[in-house]
Amino acid sequence: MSDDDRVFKALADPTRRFLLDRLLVRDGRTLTELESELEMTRFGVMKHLRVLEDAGLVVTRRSGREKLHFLNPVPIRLIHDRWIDKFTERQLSALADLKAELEGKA
Amino acid sequence: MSDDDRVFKALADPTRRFLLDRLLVRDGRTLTELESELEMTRFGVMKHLRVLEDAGLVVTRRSGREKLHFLNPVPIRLIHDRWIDKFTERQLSALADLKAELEGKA
DNA sequence: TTGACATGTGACCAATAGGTCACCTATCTT
DNA sequence: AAGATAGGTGACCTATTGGTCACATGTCAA
Repeated sequence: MSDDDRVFKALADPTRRFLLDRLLVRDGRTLTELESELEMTRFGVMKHLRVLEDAGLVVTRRSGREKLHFLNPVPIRLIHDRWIDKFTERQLSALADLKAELEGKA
Repeated sequence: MSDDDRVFKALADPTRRFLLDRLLVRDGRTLTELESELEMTRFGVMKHLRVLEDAGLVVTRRSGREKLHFLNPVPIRLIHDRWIDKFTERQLSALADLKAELEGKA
């Protein structure tokens, strides 16, 4: 599986997007803290965090018996730059075309 | 399932991203034409196009016995604006912090 | 009008993903 | 040392997903 694919797949699950959202507010959180905000056992959250880590969206650091989770925005930035931009640009040019068309008719 | 979720899930499959890519180059294509570029039966491609259509990423128009597929960049733009931006901005501010830190040490 | 063409539907199957659990190790605290 | 705390592993189950196929409908062209 490609890196891109891992990132897209990681983003496809709402629980994982929720986790990223929480880490965006404040990162360096532990598994236990993240678990407390979800209606799911610790094991489910662990699996999701693992997927995020494999995709490079989350990086971790051990501190004693705790594992701290940090956000890494780089992969999402790459996806954005080399994939999503193409589509949003297209929309802008479509708007420009529409504008030109309307002005031509006026 | 929320609209956002449909879009994220639709983007999670490489075949579907490939289809969007082809439509980005030139849209208004038929199922048969799109099928010819993939190592998959017509039925598989149909299912993928259906997912893209349900997510609003592709819109279609019938023309005789053909069904033409067009790209709709709006949903991806919305995702971008209200979700991805937050992460890429964070990266930029992290870079700014790093820059400030380096300059402070110099 | 008949045959070829383009698409559609529902059943079906295998693989993957989401989630839980029993059990385990490492670390902290007193 | 011992209980409590934080995290980890592998087996397991179920639902979802990706893909195919038999069959069917609508449309075009000779």
